[in-house]
This record gives sequence, structure tokens and C-alpha cells, in this order.
Amino acid sequence: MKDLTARQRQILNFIRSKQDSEGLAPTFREIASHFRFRSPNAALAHVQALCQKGFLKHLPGRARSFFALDQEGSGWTLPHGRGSVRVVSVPIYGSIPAGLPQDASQEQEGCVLIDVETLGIKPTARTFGLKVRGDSMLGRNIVDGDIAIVEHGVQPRPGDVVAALIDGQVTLKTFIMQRGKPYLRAENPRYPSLVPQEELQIQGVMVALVRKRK
Amino acid sequence: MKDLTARQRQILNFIRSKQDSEGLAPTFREIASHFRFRSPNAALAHVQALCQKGFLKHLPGRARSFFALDQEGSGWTLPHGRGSVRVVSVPIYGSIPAGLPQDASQEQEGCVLIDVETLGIKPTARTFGLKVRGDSMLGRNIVDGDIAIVEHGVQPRPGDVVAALIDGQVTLKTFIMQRGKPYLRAENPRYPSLVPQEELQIQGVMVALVRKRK
DNA sequence: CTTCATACTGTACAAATGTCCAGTATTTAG
DNA sequence: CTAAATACTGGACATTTGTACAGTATGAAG
Repeated sequence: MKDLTARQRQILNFIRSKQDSEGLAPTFREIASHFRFRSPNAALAHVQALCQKGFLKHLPGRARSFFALDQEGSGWTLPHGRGSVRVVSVPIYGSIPAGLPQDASQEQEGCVLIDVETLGIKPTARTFGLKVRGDSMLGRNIVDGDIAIVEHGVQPRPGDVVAALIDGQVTLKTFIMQRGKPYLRAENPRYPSLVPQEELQIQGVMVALVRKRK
Repeated sequence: MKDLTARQRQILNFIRSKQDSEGLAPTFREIASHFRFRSPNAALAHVQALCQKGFLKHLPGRARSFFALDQEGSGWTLPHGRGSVRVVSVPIYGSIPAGLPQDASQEQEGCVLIDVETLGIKPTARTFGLKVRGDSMLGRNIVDGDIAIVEHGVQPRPGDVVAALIDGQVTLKTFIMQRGKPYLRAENPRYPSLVPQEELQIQGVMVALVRKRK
């Protein structure tokens, strides 16, 4: 996917922001007016460039028919109240094979949609849901059947719940520091309590939790 | 708020569905065409009626500037994978005044977006989020800061967590039956454990729970 | 019966809007 | 230097679109 020029990104952002703030995409002339173009053609040219590069969709002949095609991360920007919310679709995995789920759509058990602000995540980060099995995290009030929303590639802070890969199995543990060294702690007395962090691979940090009625 | 006629509701639904499915509100002529009107004026008249009754907003002079003002079933249908998902926006209240929140937008603390399937709710039912204060539901692994998604107008089943109004305060309790009589149980030893159900008003049943990272 | 609201038809026009053509700088890549 | 891409100006035109005015028909309310 080609990159955008600075100007093109400005145009795209303007279209997005108009859609977000007013719930209505701008016209070519409104774009031109905002950037002080004296002709709608400059706007047209930019829009065409954006379409060609796959960042925008435009239905020819129809007013205000701009659709920002989200490049990074699937997601949508929805009108909401006065402003807007950004939602991402998060796949739910029952178990995660070694490594990161690339396109493990087979193992997928479903989906949750979450608004970005609720989670406080960056839409660029890779996020997935992990169905909790067993009661290893009871001490953190996480029970069987809960869906842990896990974000990959985030530095865990002490006390965070993390998803770690141990013996090919993904488990939730608490990330802690002791004497400057990182450890993982299981939150249930029946499990080995402390694991040195070197022995395993942290898949991600839990940023949210979703629980359904049973 | 006045009621809509059957035809007006059809028009409103069409505008909504167009916005949902195509991401673009229709023009007067597109409305007319869909209903086989031979003039855009019929559409105009209906839109004006909808605006007057407060179900729709329209910016005069601007193309496709329709905004369905969510009366009851706010929500969107998003493309998702092969199919689509329906999402609703759920307001979060820190506290709920007596009665049901009608347009208590002042007390609102934010919003969560949840896909309907995850919750298994009927989009018509009135749903809201309730920010949990304190640890009265620790026994059910619900902690301070959690957001309980509560659905109004649903019959609670024994064992369900319900939101109940006691002394003007909304509290979460467990709904149980004992000898055929309904009771509410607090899930923390420091609280009075059993309350006969007659003394209070059940606001709704918790259908889901959302927890953010602190 | 009359009055009113609802639900349209038909014509028309002006404003909003998309889009084409022909240019001019400026920058970037080779 | 040359060619191509980018970033515009200016004018023009055809559609799309919103909207006003003038009617017709129907059913409900009084």
C-alpha cells in the first residue's frame, strides 16, 4: 500500500474529522474552502489520489459520498451522541497456538466489538480476545468464561494481567517485579505461584474484560 | 413525544437502513424512488413531519443531511467478516436517580458500545451501563470500577445479578428464591445479606460486565 | 357537512454539487 | 537537464439535490 503525501493526509484527516464532528462528509467545495483552494478541483484531485491509493472510497456523482477506508486495524467510526466513537472488532480465541495468531480464523470462537475509548487502546496494536478457562485468575476476580481483551506489543506494568505462553498453552498471569526482576504470578493457590519471566513468552497485556450472563 | 404514523415510521426506517447499509443518508429523490413516489415532495413532507416530531434532524440546503435522533433502538449494523454485527451504544451512569433514566444525559459518565450478540440482548430493550462503586459484589467477582451492563424490563432468573433501587440508591444484588419467595442477597459479608424483594424496586438484570485496565 | 391532518402528484427553479478541460508552478526521481 | 508526480488556479457545464407553489384524494374528528 502506497504512502500518502503530507497534503493528502491532511485532506483525509479533514474528511474524517468532518464526518466525526458533524456526522456528514464534506463536499468538494467544502474541502476546498477549508484549505483555501479557489477551485474545487484541487480537492477533487486529492480525493482521486486518495481513492487510487486505497485510503478513500467515493461514489461518483453522489453528494458527500466519501468513505474513509481504515487502513490500520479493522474498525469503524460511528456517530454517537454529539461526537463519534471508534470501534474495533476483536476476535475471540479459545486457545492460541504458539506464536501470535496470524490469520488463525479457524480457532476463532467469535467476536466482540469494543469502542476504543473504553479500552484506551491504540487501534494500530494487535488486539484479540481470549476466553478464560478455569479459575487460575480468581484472585483477580476473573472467572471461567470471561473474555480477556489482550493487546499485543505493549509493555506490561507491574500488577498487570498478562497472557503468557507456557508449554504451548496460553495462561493469564499477573506480571510483577521483585528485586528488579520480572516474575509471573498465578492468582490461585493451586497453581505454581512464581515463574521467572525468562522461561516464557508474554503474548500481551489484558486491557479489558468482558463477561456475559451465563 | 408524539407518535409516528405507519408511513412516517417506514420513511424513518428507510433513512436509517440506508445509513446503516451504505453509510450514506439518502436524498429526497432516493426516498421518493424507493417508495415509488413520483415527486420528491412527498419525501420532503414526511421528513419535515419527522423533524417536527423530533425523530430526525435535517440541515436545510445540504445534501443527504439526515440524522436519525435515536429514540429507542439506537444502534448500528456493521459489516463484519462475512456477515454483519449489530451494535448498540450503552450510556454509563455513575448513579441512577429514582425511576428509570429517561434523558438523564447530565448524569451520564460515558458510553460503551457493545455488539448485541455478545450480550444476547434484544435491541429494543432499554439497556444501560452502571459503574460499580465499592466491593459489595466481590463474591460474584465484580469489583470497584467495573461497568455492569443492565437490561431493564427483563425477568430475573434465580442467581442473576440485578440492579435494585434501595433508599434512592442503586445497588447490585443477587436475585434468589427461597421457599418460593424472591430475595436479594448482597455478596459481601459487611452488608445486610437478605432483603425481601417487596421492599424495593428492581431496575434491571445484569447481562454483561465490562472491565477496563486501571 | 365541514375542517383538518395525512398522503400524495406535477411542475418548476435555484442552489448545491460533481466533474471535465486547459493551464501554471514546484518538487522529486532519474 | 528532463520527465513525472504533486499541488494548485480558473472557467465552465451538467447533474444532483433541496425546496417552493399549486393541486388531488382520503379518512378521521367535530
